[in-house]
Amino acid sequence: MTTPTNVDGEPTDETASVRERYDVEMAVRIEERWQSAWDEADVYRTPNPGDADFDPNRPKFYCLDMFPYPSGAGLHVGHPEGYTATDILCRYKRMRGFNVLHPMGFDAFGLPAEQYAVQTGVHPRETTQEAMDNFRRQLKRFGFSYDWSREFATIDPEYYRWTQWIWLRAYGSWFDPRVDAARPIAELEAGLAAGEVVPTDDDDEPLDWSAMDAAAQRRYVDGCRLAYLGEQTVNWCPKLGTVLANEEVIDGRSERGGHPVMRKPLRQWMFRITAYAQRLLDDLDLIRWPESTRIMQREWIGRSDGALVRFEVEGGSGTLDVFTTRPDTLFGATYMVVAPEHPLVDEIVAESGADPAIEAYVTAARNRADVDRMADSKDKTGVFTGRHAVNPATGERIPIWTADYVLMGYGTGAIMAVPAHDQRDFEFARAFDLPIRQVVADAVGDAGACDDWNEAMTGGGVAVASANEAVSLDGLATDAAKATMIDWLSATGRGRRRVNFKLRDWLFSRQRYWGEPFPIVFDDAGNHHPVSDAALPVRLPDLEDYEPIEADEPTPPLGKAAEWVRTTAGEAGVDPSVLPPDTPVRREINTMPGWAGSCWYYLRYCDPGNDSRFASREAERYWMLSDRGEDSTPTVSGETSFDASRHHVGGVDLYVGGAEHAVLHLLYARFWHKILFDLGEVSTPEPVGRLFHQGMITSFAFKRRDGSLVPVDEVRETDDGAAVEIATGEPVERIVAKMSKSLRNVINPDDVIAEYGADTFRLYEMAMGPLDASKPWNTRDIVGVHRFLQRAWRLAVDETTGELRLREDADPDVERALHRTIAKVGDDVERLAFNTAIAAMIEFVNTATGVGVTADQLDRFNRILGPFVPHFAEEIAARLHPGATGGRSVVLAEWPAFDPAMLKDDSIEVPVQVLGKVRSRITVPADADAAALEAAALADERIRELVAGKTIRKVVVVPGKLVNVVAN
RNA sequence: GCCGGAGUGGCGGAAUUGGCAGACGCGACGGAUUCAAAAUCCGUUUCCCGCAAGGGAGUGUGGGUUCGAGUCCCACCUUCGGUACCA
Repeated sequence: MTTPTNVDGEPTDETASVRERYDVEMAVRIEERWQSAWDEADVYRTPNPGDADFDPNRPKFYCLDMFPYPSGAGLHVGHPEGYTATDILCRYKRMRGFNVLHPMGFDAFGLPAEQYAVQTGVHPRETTQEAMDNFRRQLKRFGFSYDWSREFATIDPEYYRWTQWIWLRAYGSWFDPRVDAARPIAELEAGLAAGEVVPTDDDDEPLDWSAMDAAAQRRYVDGCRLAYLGEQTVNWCPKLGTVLANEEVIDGRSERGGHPVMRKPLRQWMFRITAYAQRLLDDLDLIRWPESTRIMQREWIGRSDGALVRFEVEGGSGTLDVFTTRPDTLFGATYMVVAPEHPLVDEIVAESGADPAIEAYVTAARNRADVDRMADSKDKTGVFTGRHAVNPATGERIPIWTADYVLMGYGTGAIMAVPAHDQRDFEFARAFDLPIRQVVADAVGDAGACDDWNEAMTGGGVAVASANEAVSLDGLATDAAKATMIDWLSATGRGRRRVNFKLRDWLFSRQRYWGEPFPIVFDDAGNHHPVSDAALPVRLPDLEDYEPIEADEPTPPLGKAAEWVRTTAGEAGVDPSVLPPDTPVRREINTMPGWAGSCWYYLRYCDPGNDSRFASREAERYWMLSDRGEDSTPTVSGETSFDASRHHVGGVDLYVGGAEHAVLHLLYARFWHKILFDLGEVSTPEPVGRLFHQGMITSFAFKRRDGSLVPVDEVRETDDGAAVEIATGEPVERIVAKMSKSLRNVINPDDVIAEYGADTFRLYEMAMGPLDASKPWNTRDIVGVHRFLQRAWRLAVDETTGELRLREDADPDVERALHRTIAKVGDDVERLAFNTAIAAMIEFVNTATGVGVTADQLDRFNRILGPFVPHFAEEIAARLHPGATGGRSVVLAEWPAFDPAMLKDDSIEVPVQVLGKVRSRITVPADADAAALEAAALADERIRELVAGKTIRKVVVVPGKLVNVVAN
């Protein structure tokens, strides 16, 4: 193919003459040589504060890659994209004198590994270990400058010990709204006992603490924990044998595997992430993250401002609360709807004489898989419950319906329906012939008949027909009408202002084997007790039968470890002050979800060997706390010794990974971090100060005329660039698609390295285009960057002798070009624009080719090349400084300086436009002022011809850039 | 539907702040070298008209602002992500 190879058989003069050529054999030899040399010299080990070789005078830079989930398939080309980018930046930062923390490890608990193990019948411990070994081998082959001494996997007991420890901190804390932060649960108990904290019920009504018995008090405190046991309707996936978080369910199917998911009430460990909703929202403004990701998190948290309105229900149960963002439309509420799961519905169904149609509808709605519920979301269904409520504004009797377009999980699970001003209510009212009453108009007196409307009027306007004896909204603009209505509701006890969030508490239990055990046990009364910190980790028992139990009832596989489950408080490590050691207990048999380990791994890297804390305070503080420059001072939530005027809110200086984690992982990690911050365990309110998403690497595929896709190996590309399907001879169109097995367009990194070497691979992925853009892999283009390395090699090395080819005296043009290149590459690396940095280096080599460079010039150029192609540059460095020890390594070198004066030319060529079109060019001194430029432009012969006989209206001069003559 | 990103030569892409559109690479074409080929080096390569000098058009489409728009504004089309009855 395009790879240069030596001729087989008898060596000829020709083959001998290119023995020192940079081809794949040479690349591989160089790469292996330097990788083992770096390994031996341990050059990438990063000292921590306190280490003998730690230099506290250097600034720090913590650069993190999203650690991989080691699948059996090995690394795909998307992994090294982000990893190469951070590697270049880290190498650059080291050369600029930073202490750089750049770690790597593995996220190894979780469903995919376990599913794979179940399929193959090999224990997940083994498959995971194998996959990690393979990933590590592949990663090392790229020559990334990770400090491998910091490597760990989330399945290491010494790691998940601290995952459990952090969970215990959440278990042992509550969220105090008075300080808007987490506090130890002991402070809640003390506050309750002293009467400083008043307990409240579900409706925020105060309770009498002293009147509660011990069990009730315990229940109350347990209900306040940040990690708590909650009865929830969960997503149960019988096929996977586990419950799933809402985020893991897509269109009613499991994200992994696409299996159907059912709704089922279950008692499970939850995280009170909702307590942090506002802070998670607010602090998004303080971090340098992609706007798209911050928007997605904002939408996920989903704050909406409105009111809680209380409706009297006729007969029986008293009241029905609804949440609405449009309290100004209360006069237009002509009916109510409750979710099929709403308690009021249960009550009605239980009554004798209830319409059997109600129960039929509710049963059907509840059992309906979410898939179906989505599918016909267009058609509204529902049934009248037979009950009525009273509209508190109009005093009218309005019917209460139940319908599945109202969701139990949001707000109160009940709504007031205002069909004139809400599209969903409008459609429902039309379907069931319910009254529609307009209460908002474009202008006063503008109200017309809404009978002939095709859709609801959902925007703002002026309130109309909205008055009773006590309050009138008529004539008020929507915002004012909302405020007036809320005031009236509050004053009369009919409602109040209310902020509601879409975000729900995080379901944290899984009925699977391959995850972290919870450090908690239950006594015979069913009360839970924590395992003491000193007894951690609670090790995952080594089950031989780890298969999930496919059943309609959740049955965690850990239940099979009977001896492990049934134990005593003392055996389990419960503190004797909590439970006497001989108390029989059973362990929690659910495990934590795959997200757990990735919620805090960036903290462990700060000090991965520490066995007395998740990381020493000193190490955590050094790597996570960043001084800010002259930036504006942000406000920071929570109670803290953190100094917002001095420090950035985020710890990790740069975190690079795919946008697919924009919400889940990145929101969970922020939440855990904030708990730890509130408890004084970490130094910053946010885990990550700057986030960057690398784009997806796609591939080419082909499309038939009918739109169907054709695998790449069933297509032949013709010389004129067209493509035909081999089987039919029909022309097909080349398109960009995700890499997939079915299209057979998946690129294996090992193959590419075997053909070109790791340096070429690295360089190609960085040259493809902007780091954050999705871009297609084009095998044909790789040769371009490989040829660049060959030219660069040839610039430095004589291919026949292997001797360096160096000039004695520097060529001034080459010297100037070198300064420009150093400046441009440094600038581009800082802003992660590696593609243009590479273009600049190619230009330099093209400029210098045929002219030659001095040893000093080669040395400087080689140093800017180093971060991109470290093996290549190390080889050149070694040849430039033969016999030199360590100190001349390109890894440890300083980034070369440039002289700003060398970036400017003495004279420049400036385009001259007439009416915005370039008509001529003039050569002027670089510092020519506007007057000189104008004079030179107007003196230009071609310009004089063109403006002859015309009036010069204006001359626009941009010094150094252009001249535009406006003449007509 | 809603939110966000992107549409530039045959292809990947460049143009950092409103100032020379197409850097750099691939491919293609031509030349040098070679017995020949590979490799390498040099050159051409947005499109149209023209022998040339030169002229015209041109950054998804249509409008606008400006001396000047790939870049800013309005409307729309295509495409890729995200999201989906959230009251």
